[in-house]
Amino acid sequence: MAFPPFAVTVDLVVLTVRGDELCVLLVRRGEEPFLGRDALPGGFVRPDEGLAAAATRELAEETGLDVGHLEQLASYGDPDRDPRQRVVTVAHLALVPDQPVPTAGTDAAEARWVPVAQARDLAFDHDRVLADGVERARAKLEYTALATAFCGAEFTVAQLRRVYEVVWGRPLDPRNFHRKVTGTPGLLDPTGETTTRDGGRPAQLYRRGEAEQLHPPLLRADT
Amino acid sequence: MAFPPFAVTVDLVVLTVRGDELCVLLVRRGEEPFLGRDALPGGFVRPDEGLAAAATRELAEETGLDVGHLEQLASYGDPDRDPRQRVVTVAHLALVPDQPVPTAGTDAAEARWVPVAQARDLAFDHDRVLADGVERARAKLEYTALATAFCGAEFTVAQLRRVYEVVWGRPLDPRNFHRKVTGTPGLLDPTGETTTRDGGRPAQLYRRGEAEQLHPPLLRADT
DNA sequence: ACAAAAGTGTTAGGGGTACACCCATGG
DNA sequence: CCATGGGTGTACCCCTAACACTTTTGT
Repeated sequence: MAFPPFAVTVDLVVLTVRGDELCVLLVRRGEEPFLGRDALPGGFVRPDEGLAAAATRELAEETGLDVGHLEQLASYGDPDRDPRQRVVTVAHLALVPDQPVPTAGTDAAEARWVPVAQARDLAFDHDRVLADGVERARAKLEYTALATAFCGAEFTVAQLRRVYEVVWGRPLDPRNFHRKVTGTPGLLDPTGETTTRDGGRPAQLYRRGEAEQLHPPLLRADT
Repeated sequence: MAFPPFAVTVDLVVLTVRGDELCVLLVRRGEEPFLGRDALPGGFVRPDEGLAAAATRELAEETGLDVGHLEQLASYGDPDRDPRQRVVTVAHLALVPDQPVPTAGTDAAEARWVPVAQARDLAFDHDRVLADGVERARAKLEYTALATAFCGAEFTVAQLRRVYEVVWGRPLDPRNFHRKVTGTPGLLDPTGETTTRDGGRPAQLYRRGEAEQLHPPLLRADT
C-alpha cells in the first residue's frame, strides 16, 4: 500500500522548580536547521518502540534525570514545521524534582535549565509546545496531586506550597494551604520525621500519598 | 538523512446526543485488517496538510456533518497497533448536534450512530481511543461551555441539561441547573423567542454565548 | 529575648444542594 | 381543572479567604 512517508519524533517539555523560578530543560542544537538555537530535547521514534517508550528513552539519554511524572502533551504536525522533511512530533510533558543536569549523560553535555520566562525563540515550533506544556502543568496542579512530582521523595508542606506559588506565579496563604493539603486524605503520607532546614519551627516531612486527584480542587484565583 | 518511515493518520471520535444516549459515529471496515469490524472514521494525513486540516477534511468526507467542536485528543502509536505497517494516529474529538448521517457523502454510506455503551470490539486500538474521547468530553463539560456544541443553533435550558445528563449518565436538578447556566455571564444568549415543543410552559430559546470557560465549574457529584 | 517559620482557631461570605413554591401552556 | 414542564425563593451546609494567635526552633 502506498502512503505518504512521515518522520515521527518525540519532544519533551521537562519542567522543574529551581529557587523561585519555573525552569525548562533546553538543549542547544548542534546541527541544521536552527543550528545554535535552543530547543526542547527529543528525537526520532525507533521502528519498534511505542511513543511513551521513546519519550522515556530520550529523557534518559539526553538528561539522565529522575522523572517524577511523564504524560503525553499533544502532537504537532504542520507541513512546514521542519524544513527538511515532513515531521510529526508527539510532545510529552515531564515534571521532575530540582536536580542538576548530570553531565555524564551521553547527550546531556548541552542540556541546561532555563527559566521559562526567558525561554524564547526556540527552534521549530517549540515556543508553542513549551507554552502548551506550561499551561497544562498550571491547570493540572489545580485538580491533581501532580505538584508532588516537583518535590523530592520527602518534602515539607512549605516546599509543596512553593511549587504552587512558582508555577502559578502567585502567593498563597501558608495557613490555609497547610490546612487544605494536610486535610486531603491520601495526598500526603507523614514520615514522622521533622526538619528545620528553612529555619524557624521544625516542619513535618511527608511523602507522596496514593491520591492522584484532588477533591476538592485547589483553584487559582479567578482575578 | 535516514529516518524510520511511519504512516500518520487521523482518527475521529465523533460524539452526539441522540434521545437518551450518547452516540459515536462508526464506519464498518471494508478491507483488511479488521474487515467487517466497526472502526472510528479516519484516514491518512496528506503530504501537505496539517493535522487539524486532515481531521476536518476526513470528517467532511466521511460524514458531511456540521461540526460543533473539534479538538485534538491524543496520539496512539504502539508498534503493533496496525499489523500492516508502523502507523501513528492522531485522534481528534468532535462534538456535533444530533443530525442524521447524510447518505450522500462520498464515504458516508457505511457511517452510522452507535450508542457508546454498545460500541465494543472496534478495530485497531479504537476501543481505547473511544474511551479516552468519552472521558475527555465528560471532563470538559465540567469547566467549559462545550455542551452547547451538542445542541443546534437555538436550544432551551432543558435541552442543554439533557446533554449533561446523557453525557454524565446522571440526573441533574432542573431548578439549580437553570439558575446556574442562566447566571453564568456570556454563556447563553437569549433570542427572545420561546418554544413549547416539549409541552408545559413555553421555554426561552438561547444561542451559544461568547464564554468558552465556565466560572465557576459545573461539577459532577463526587459520589 | 527576638526573629522566623510551622501550625491552629475563628469568623464572614460565596456557591452548592435540596426542595417548597409559583407560572404558563395544552388537553 | 389538571398534568406537564419552566422558572424563582429560600434555608442549610461546606468550603474558602482572611487573619489573629500559639508553638518551636535558631541566634
